[in-house]
Amino acid sequence: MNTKELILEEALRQFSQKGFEGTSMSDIAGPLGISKAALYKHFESKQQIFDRIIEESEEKYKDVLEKLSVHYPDNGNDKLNKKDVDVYSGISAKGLCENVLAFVRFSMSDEYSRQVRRMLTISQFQSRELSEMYTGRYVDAMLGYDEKLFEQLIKAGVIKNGDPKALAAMFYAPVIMYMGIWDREPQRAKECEKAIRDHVEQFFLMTSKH
Amino acid sequence: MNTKELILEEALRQFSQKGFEGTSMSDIAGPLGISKAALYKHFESKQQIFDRIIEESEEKYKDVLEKLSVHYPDNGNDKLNKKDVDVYSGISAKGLCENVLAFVRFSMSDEYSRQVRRMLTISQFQSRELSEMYTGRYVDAMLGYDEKLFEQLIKAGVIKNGDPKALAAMFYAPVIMYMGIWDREPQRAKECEKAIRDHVEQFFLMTSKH
DNA sequence: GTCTATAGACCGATAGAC
DNA sequence: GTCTATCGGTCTATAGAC
Repeated sequence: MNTKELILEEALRQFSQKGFEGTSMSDIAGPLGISKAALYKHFESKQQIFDRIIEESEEKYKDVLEKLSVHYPDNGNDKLNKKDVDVYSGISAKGLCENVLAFVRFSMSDEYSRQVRRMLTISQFQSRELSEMYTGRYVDAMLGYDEKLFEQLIKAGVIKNGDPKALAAMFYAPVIMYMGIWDREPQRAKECEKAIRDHVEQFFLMTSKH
Repeated sequence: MNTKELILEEALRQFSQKGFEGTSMSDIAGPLGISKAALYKHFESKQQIFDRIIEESEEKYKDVLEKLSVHYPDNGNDKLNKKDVDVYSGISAKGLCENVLAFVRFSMSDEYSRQVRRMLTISQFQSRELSEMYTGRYVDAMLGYDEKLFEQLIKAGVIKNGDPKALAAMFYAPVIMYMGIWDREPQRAKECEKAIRDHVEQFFLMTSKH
């Protein structure tokens, strides 16, 4: 009864390794122990499987953002919501540091997150829609969130004055850069984790009032 | 006589748009006005065309680094060479800023650089070799260079004390992040260029002694 | 909802004429 | 070094039995 979900799961695994063009319907059906013809009882085409994976990942992504109280650009709300203010108005540098490391550890250990990230990475130039999804999800959403966060922290007098947007880029970009190395070369995981820790520490040394 | 080069040129264009698996020999031969059979008089296989593009890009990359006096990890030399010291010992924040913007403008306007970058981006998980090449070229080489640069600048008293490696990441990572947006969504070029300028400016505000 | 069989297109690569 | 023709294979997708 959950054959459809099993297909999506296997297809994501394949797409994330070999890309859309490099994956055949047999590649997906084989590991599931069914024939490729059976796939067409659940999906109309290979493209539809891919599209459904993208759709589903978008839903799951929004759910996660909702739980983390990260403002999502599409909902038209320009202000941090109540929970954000509560959580971050009294945050310490150390707390934010742990926050980031938790985000990184989840992103890198959760198999689903990794596969979606890999699939989007190798598919990012395939269509305008995918390009914008990649940027929106892995750059704009995080930058926008961090920017508002730093605005708050500056107002609250926790960190020195500065351009919140530039601060957000300086804080977040090294994190995704090291996550990129981590994705490509998992044997460098430890090194990347340490580099991220060092970076966050150095960042707060430079920006905190003390 | 330069048919071989024309093939490499067209193949790179195709591979950078649709990837290795998504590009057929006919896709390459068609725009050149020759039959796909003719391709096999110049290359043994599609894979060999791809490999040759990678090889050639590696040669051109090393040439560019040589000209820019950027130390390349493979040559076993751990120190900045003479020219680097001459160039950077007396560099100003403004000079370095212009240096970075020149690098960005070249990387983003040179069609060959763009195509190679796109091709490597969508092929980065295809083999361990390609993964390491991507990291080596777009992360480690630049970080290593910037790290040594900041070491010098700290010694010279131009910028405040700090961990040179973390500083390099904070300086360079936002640049590639915005270049990533720029590659995916060329209509945001202006915005990205400005963001990079703002970032570099903010960085020197934070690190310079004044 | 699974299978086998197959249509029909396209693939990478080769043969052989010129 | 180019062509046409083609081989042998794989691809997506469908037909039809069970």
